[in-house]
Amino acid sequence: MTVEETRPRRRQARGERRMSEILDAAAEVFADLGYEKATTNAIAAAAGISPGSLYQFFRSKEAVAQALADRFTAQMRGAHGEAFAPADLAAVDLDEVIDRVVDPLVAFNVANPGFKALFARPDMPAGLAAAAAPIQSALLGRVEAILAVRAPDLPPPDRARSARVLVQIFQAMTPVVVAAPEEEREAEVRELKKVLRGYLAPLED
Amino acid sequence: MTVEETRPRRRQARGERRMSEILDAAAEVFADLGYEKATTNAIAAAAGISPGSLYQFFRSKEAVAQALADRFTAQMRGAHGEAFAPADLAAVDLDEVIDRVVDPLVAFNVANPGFKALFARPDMPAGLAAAAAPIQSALLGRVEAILAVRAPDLPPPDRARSARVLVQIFQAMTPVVVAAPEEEREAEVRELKKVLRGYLAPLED
DNA sequence: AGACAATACGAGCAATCACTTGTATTTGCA
DNA sequence: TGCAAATACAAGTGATTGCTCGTATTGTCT
Repeated sequence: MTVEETRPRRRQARGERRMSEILDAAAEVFADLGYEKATTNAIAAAAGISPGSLYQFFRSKEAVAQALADRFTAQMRGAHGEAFAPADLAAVDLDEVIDRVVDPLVAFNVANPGFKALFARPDMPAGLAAAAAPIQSALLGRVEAILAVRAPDLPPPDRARSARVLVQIFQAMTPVVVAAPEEEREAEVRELKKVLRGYLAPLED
Repeated sequence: MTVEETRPRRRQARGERRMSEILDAAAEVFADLGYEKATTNAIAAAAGISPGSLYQFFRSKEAVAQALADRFTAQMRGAHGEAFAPADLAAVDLDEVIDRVVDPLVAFNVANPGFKALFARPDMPAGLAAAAAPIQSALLGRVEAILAVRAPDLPPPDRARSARVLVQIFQAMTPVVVAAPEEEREAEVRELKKVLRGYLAPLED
């Protein structure tokens, strides 16, 4: 196993643009077909380049997905910032809390349909799941923090479990919300919120 | 396209046994790897036969999955019968209703881990999804019927939507329940029921 | 201008996989 | 018992796909 020193390329203007185009194309193709069924040749074609060119920028199909995951992660941070913006969580109405958290996260998923397609499918390589882990655990931590304020009497183990359940509900219902036609979407979001509130309300004193 | 008349085989003692063995093996392999990654050769090997022999009984990989789906459907009917056994739904406690419906369905999914692996994954051919449709719509219909009794004031369109949400919650949380270690399972089921009750309670008057 | 690296191409390689084929063995039945 | 169908085998086929290779073009620096 030779340790190949991959020193960074020099001319990056065209290259960086290409990489971004490739990721755009990959997001589309992955969203349409899922990770496994998306062929690297299809991604290259969607990006308007040859298969060989794709491999000038990414070492493998998995590397493309990995880079795309990183890009999603970065964008996701923005949505998280909005969703969990500082607020006096203890004082405000439960419905208000749910709105503030759910709305930005839903908006992100609607705006980035490729996101769930990449991360929510069971057919991606193990390494990719690791890329999603930071997002997942960040989300969990934030929800736990909210629970700690809103349901202070809940023992920490129960709190962790409840946070998991809440995140799970959200992630399970998101695909339906995203797939729903524009005019149905709000109603679906309302149902999602009803579920969350129904589970949360009894946890608060 | 020649209409090939596939007249039924004659000697079915050994054959039927083999088919059943193949389906057993397929259930295992599909559960482990998912539909796409499960190779027909692996299924044949797991059944202890040659690839050629597999194709003596099933025309294609999809046909194997189809037959397995049919077998699951038949078994599922039993679980449904238990879950939706006639009872004076109006009189009984909400928690009791949830227990009666959820417990047999959970038991079925725990006993047949291959079931969800086949039907809940997004990577199976379209034709297979059709095989799951009857189960799905039967389940939906039953839940709607319960809602009609327990929440008579709910307008039918809302009722349909609520049934969909309930089924979705169940299906989303089932994999976690199934994957949970034996000693954690009951706790996970309790959470599932909490979610369902939290959503259902406000629907009743 | 000359030179070198980055970018681009697309034919094609090697591996995988669903499925076939030719043949051998077993079984039910006359 | 003998025959035809059912069952069994495993090497092999064609199609697909991730990725490479040899080469040509474009851009940047001196």
